[in-house]
Amino acid sequence: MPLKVYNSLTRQKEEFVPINAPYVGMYVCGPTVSGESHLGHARPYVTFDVLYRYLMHNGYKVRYVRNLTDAGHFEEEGREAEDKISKKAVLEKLEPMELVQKYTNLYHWAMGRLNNLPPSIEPTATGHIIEQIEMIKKLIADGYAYEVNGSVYFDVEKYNTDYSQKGQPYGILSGRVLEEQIESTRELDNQDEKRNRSDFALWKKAPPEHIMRWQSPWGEGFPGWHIECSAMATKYLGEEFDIHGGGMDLQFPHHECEIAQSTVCNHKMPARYWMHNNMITINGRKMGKSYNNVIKLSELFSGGHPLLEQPYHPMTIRFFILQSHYRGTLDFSNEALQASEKALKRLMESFEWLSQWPVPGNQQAADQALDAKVQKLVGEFEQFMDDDLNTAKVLANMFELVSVINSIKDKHIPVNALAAATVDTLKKQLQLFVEDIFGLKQERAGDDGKLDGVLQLLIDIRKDAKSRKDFVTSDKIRNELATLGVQLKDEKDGGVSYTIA
RNA sequence: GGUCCUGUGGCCGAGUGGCUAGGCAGAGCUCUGCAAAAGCUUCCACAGCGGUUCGAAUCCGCUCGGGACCUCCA
Repeated sequence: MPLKVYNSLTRQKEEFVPINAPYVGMYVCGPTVSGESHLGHARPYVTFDVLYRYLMHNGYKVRYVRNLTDAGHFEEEGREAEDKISKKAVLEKLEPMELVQKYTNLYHWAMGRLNNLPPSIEPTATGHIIEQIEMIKKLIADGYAYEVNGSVYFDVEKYNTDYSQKGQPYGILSGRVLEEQIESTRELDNQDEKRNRSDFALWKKAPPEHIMRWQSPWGEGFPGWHIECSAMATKYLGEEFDIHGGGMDLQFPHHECEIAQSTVCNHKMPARYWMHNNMITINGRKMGKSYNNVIKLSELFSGGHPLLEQPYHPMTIRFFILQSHYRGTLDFSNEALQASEKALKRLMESFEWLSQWPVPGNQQAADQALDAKVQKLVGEFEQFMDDDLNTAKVLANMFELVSVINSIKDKHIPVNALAAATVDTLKKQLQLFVEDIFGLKQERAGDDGKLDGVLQLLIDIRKDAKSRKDFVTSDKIRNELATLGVQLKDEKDGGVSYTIA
């Protein structure tokens, strides 16, 4: 069964066929590093990380490009003479690039903790000023951009008129009609330079106090909102590539503008498949600066935010995200996160036990019905992923397998119930999906072997105490360890295992 | 105002025209020195009102509610 993904452009699920298999080009809009990443940022990067991993699993050679916007977007175009980054730099008394570096480091740290693989290329806007200028020159030469007082704007109306005839009007991605847009575009100050209100900036003249500035054919200035993605995607993925991803809120205007710019320059729709993840909400409301309900990732990991009842491990966040489908909204709450935390723990413990359980010799399935059920559940992993990355359904199957695995462990199900081949498949596929594709990993503190030795000693002492019916001692060991976050678990066969919180 | 999405059990969340995902929580049981862990069983659903259909939570219409985008934003 081939992989199908939902294409925002066509509003339907489509079979994924790369332009130039086995190579796949994927561009995902990265963060603006003028501030710290928050929970909302986790969603696209986890979603597209899983897609990246799944594509590679399917044998594709993927070039995954995810940019860093370090040149700064405007708080409000033209209203303030500074962009976000330079303004904040003054406040924090940091050089702009120092600020950018700081937040880039924090972002990389958070991505690492979430176990997102680094992209193949992570280009920065400031590193591609020349490419952006070249692209703008081309747009002017082709008549789709015009210069006014050292700034350059894209002529949306001309584009729309010309390209509507080619079946690609402005707004094709988000389903907007330009004429209606013009009606409803909000009145912004200082727009008189534009020919039309729907035009957008490609290059802005830098006012004297603006720190980040570059020399251009139109004087000193800095690039506009959308051109960096077009320039960098073209440079690293070519004029036409396979997947362009990002959050739904970027669909308009950002991706729409990208399409317009790139199409004029390259005479091609830049990407074949446009994929958008939905938002994470808090109490039903989108997390965003304007709502003042932003929880930074560092706060989430440490528990340091008034909305948080406790810290949440990065793997819990990752699991939480994978428990829902990426195109639906996902509502945050402590209750939901705590549920995910427990569920993940159960999954990982069961998975870990299975990994260490040796595949039985050449046995046949004593319980054919169960054997068939296990094979079906495992077989559906790929099937569900192929249906627009339904990670939620894959996890549901995994939990059905968890109870089978735990039942074998507890000897509620005989060891010979499953055929050797089935056990082997189960182990391999779980390993593949849990770790390699979903990127979930068991993290244990102080895993240097010494701690394990110490704990084994305590477990042995407790076992001795129990055999002497010295429950005071045995309970003391159990309870004191519990206070330290080490949970002892008596197994059915008399063995003892432990988990570290 | 325009465009679009959405409303599932205590909570989070899948989902298909007929065969009641899954997780967490609750209840009971098994195991246990007691617990925990684990297993088994179990309660609780498809916003409301119409319509299409042999049959709809799933399709259509209306009503009510929630949200997103139109402005930097994942």
